[in-house]
Amino acid sequence: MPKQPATKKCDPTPITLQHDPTAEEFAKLAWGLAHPVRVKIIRMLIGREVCMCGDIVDRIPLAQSTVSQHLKILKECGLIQGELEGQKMCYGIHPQGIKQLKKLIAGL
Amino acid sequence: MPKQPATKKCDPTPITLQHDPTAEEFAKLAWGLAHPVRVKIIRMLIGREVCMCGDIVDRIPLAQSTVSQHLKILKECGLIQGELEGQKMCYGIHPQGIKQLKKLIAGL
DNA sequence: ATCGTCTATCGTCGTTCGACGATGAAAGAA
DNA sequence: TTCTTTCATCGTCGAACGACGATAGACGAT
Repeated sequence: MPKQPATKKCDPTPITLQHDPTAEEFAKLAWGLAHPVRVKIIRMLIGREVCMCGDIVDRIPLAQSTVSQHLKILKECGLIQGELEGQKMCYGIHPQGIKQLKKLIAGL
Repeated sequence: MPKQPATKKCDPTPITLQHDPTAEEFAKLAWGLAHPVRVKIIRMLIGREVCMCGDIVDRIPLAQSTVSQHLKILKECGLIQGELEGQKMCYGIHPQGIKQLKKLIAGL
């Protein structure tokens, strides 16, 4: 997640809101897709190609720990969700997050 | 721009394309909006609130060099374009970039 | 109880981001 | 010419990213 703007500079009450929750949320969601691997993961999940974490790891030529990290980021962004399916982790799209992202982009 | 996945690991021909130009492009565009300040700038430009670089700088409580850097990133992502208007820089949306981003997001 | 599988997390390392001040280049004004 | 304005770029610095291997925890199978 990109850290917030850090308004250190003395801000002379600029015209725009300096704490724009919409911009923050927007950036957070966009951040989830700001890496090719995460784009691939999202598309996999949307296509329902896969679900189990292992399947994702198998299809991405990166270390398991790295993939797990990307999954964590996607979860934090609210784009995916995961639940324990037996002993394996089953990931899927977080519909609200995707919907919100589409809404924000479409509203540009 | 997030650097590409760096497929160092010996990739045993995974199922997914390891060089997915669409994912790269998608990530590049999303990266432009992965920071609250850049979201604000884009929205300013779309709303035609401003155009001149100075106007943008005035509305963002950050140093001029920092704003200029964000503008550079947005230009590199293909989301905005800038042309010299007299002695001032006039920024505006890059319609194709925005269109492409909307298309990719909508196609999720 | 022991082994193997499946994930998440930790620690590390190099690179990039994001912020700043300072400087530089270009063009109009004095 | 000499300021002043406007914007981009440079150099720096701390923090976060992105990658990895190693490890730990949970569970089923043997």
